[in-house]
Amino acid sequence: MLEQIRSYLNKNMALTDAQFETISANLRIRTFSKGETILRAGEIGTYSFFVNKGLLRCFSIDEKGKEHIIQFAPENWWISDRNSILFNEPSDFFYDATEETEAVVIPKDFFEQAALLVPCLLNMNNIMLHKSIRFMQKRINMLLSATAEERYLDFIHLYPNLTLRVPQWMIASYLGITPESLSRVRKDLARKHFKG
Amino acid sequence: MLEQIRSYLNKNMALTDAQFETISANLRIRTFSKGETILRAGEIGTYSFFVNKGLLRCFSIDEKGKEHIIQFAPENWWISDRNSILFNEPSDFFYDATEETEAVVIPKDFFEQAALLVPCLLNMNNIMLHKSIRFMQKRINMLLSATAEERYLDFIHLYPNLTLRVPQWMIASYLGITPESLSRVRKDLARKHFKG
DNA sequence: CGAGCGCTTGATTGAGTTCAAAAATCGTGG
DNA sequence: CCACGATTTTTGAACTCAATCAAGCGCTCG
Repeated sequence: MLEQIRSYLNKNMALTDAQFETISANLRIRTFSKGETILRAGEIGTYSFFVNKGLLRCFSIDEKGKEHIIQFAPENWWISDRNSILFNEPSDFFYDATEETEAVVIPKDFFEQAALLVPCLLNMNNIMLHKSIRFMQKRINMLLSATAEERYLDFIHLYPNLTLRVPQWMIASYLGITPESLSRVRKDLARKHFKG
Repeated sequence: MLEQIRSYLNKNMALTDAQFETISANLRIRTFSKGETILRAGEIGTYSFFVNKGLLRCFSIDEKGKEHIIQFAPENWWISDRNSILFNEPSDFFYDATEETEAVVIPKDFFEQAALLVPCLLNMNNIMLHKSIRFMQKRINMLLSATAEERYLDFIHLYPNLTLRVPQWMIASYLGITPESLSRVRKDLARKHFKG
């Protein structure tokens, strides 16, 4: 069950069997059923998750009750409200399972503890934070500069397999447009002979 | 000249005179004249900056030559293309000095080196990364869910003193709208007796 | 003092929204 | 496995917010 996270870590650092054995003592697997809520805005997060199978999701809900999707986490992605966890603050976002999901539960202090044995895990953690920042910078840039169609094309490039797994209204929510608009964008692309 | 960064660090951790003395050996001050370019998209970054006085700025330029501002860094803010620095990749963004600016130059490996003497600087670095992530998550959420007016009100709340220091077209660029639209948003707010 | 830049204002256009309803798809229980 | 209800997607029409295009004003700085 932990093979996936192990091979993820191994892409960025070397980890012996013994080392992984030790640090993984603090890890456990949890499954979420489709639609299950993981964390509500206002609550304080205590765990991060690494998705083995399925799909988790982070979103906000505005005053009108409309959802705005901040992040999708399919297989081999991490997701967590790091701020809520680190600063012990109520989260601004909701987290739920969009599909039946199996995830590795990462305790609050996992990296600190594990780094006592395998110091370069700190560096690993650092790399993940940077990747997350790069990802969000790109997203901000897209939201500032690209049209709905460009953002959609970028989405299917970024998450090729999600395009079919996720309901269209969620993709629309991620892109910052209405489901109706996304439907029209897709129609236009089809007309232009685009194969999605 | 380094008092500012010292007091910034001291807000999050304890630092003795001797410790600061040692780690600051790697720091130097640099000034940028108004309009000076610091890093161009495509180049690889080598330094981060902590702004003592003035204003630095990170932005992209789209195919049509239009600027989109990702971040402002006024006094006591950090700015850097951490990804370019960490992964040795060409940057996606431009960095320049919007005002005459005095900044502390932070070398690539400053935190790693300094942490050898003051380990909790690693933690400090971690906190800064998290703050940056929180900041960007909020920005993404605003871009997904708020109107131009709401985003402008949020901006003047976030950067109260920038509102007057920065040309309006730059604020518009940060908000993701045109200068003309911002002008109209402000006119509307004035009509509604809003004191900006 | 004039050229250039930034801001405003007006008129027009356009991308995307809203509201409404039909069509397609999905899921669940019989 | 089918049928029925619910959800999702599509389509249409009217509308709205913000973009674009264009002109004019006011400052500042050379």
